[in-house]
Amino acid sequence: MQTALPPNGSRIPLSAALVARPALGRRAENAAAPRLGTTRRLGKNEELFAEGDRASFFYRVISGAVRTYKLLEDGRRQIDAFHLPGDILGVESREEHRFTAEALGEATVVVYRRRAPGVLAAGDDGLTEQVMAAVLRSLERAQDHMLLLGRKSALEKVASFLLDMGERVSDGESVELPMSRTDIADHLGLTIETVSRTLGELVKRGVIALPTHRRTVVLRDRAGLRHLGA
Amino acid sequence: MQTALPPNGSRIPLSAALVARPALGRRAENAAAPRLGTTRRLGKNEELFAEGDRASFFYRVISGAVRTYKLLEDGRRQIDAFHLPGDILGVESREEHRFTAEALGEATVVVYRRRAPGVLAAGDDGLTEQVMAAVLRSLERAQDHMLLLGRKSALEKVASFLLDMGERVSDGESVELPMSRTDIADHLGLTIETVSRTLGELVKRGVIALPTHRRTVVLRDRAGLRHLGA
DNA sequence: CGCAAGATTGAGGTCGTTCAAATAAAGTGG
DNA sequence: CCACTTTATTTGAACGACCTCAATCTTGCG
Repeated sequence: MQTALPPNGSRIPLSAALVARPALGRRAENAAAPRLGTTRRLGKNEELFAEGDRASFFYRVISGAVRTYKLLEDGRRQIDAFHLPGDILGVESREEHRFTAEALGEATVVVYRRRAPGVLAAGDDGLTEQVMAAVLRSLERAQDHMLLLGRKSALEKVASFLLDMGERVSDGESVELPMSRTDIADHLGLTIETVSRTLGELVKRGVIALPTHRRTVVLRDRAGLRHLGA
Repeated sequence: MQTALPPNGSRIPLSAALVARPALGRRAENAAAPRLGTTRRLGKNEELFAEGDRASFFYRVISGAVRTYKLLEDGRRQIDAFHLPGDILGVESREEHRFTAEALGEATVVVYRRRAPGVLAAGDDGLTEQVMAAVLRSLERAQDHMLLLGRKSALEKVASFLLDMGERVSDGESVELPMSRTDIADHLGLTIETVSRTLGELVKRGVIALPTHRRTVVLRDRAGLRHLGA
């Protein structure tokens, strides 16, 4: 039998998540937020809320991108989702947030005040339905991601991820990834080295290209990617 | 770089899911289901709905247990959740079910007719709130499970799983697992061999015991399990 | 232009898989 | 209730995909 050594993943020092707190848009003016919600600007790596925070609000991404993640005691991190413009995040059934949310780069979100203790009440201007739909989409994405995490190889994981991002940002051929290799690794259940090597492999196979700016990926052969992705 | 060999997991022959169709409770009488929902009885391994089926209904487990899963083209399977009595499953945002649901053994479910095209409308006898809460709990469980799949070792996975099942069925010390080793493996992203070996390791460490009936697990040291689980 | 952070590359190790076989449990029909 | 078959689970040996550790190379910035 194998030993109990914890495996893989980037170990996040359990207090390093709060370092970046840019001056711009520090405190949101969220006292008695009106129906439409207030806007909040976030700097690179700025925390929107943390695991254990009181879940008084939920959010919609307007610009930029947000990662949500959970940590293990020893710092291993699992990013469960990247939230892009239009996405709603932070809806909880209990009183506390169950994961941490941080901006990947500069980002803007709209803050909504949570309604009933358990869930939202009816009577909104369609916001309740939007929230329900958003939660369901999150669940669907989570289900797809469990399949990826539990049953796909590194090559399949990375290919699937690139296709997914390609669909979500859709800039034609080239995809501008808003996240680092570390973020990708912690989303796909891999290490940064494996992500890097796998991207290299995809380049070698000719299905993608990596320009000098490493955040950019050119999807040269989506069909080929799709074939590799599952 | 590694080769593109698909990894691990039980390969389900892509047509073997429909074999077991016991005579008892074959067709549900689900024409124009009234508000309260109709009851449907399921036999061992009987399918409740399949990926791609029209999502006209959703369900609540009354007795027994139901697994929901997704398949890859080559038959690799990921069970995203086991649904126990009280759990609601099969709520979708689109027209089709995105995964397959099967009874683990004999099971009973209540069938509810879906309302609005997108989501439920208000005005129910609290069912809408219950559905929202159920979807949120599914999402929370999915998030926890992504952490498990992406970042935990085999030992941690199995320990976490046993604790979780122990909380959900809560028969004091001994847990009667409703699922096979194959199901467990496909839920935890492992192989049956690794599940078996890991259970053996937990026995060797004295935190559990395995009676002759291998579906029963005695949790002898929950604190120890918890320590191993994360 | 020089530094720090991020990304890539290499060598070696390990956890979990794969393949194979043995053992145990659950049915089945007489 | 028992021989026999089928299915589930366990166990062993060897391999390999991905990780770990470490060094090098880029890229973005001040």
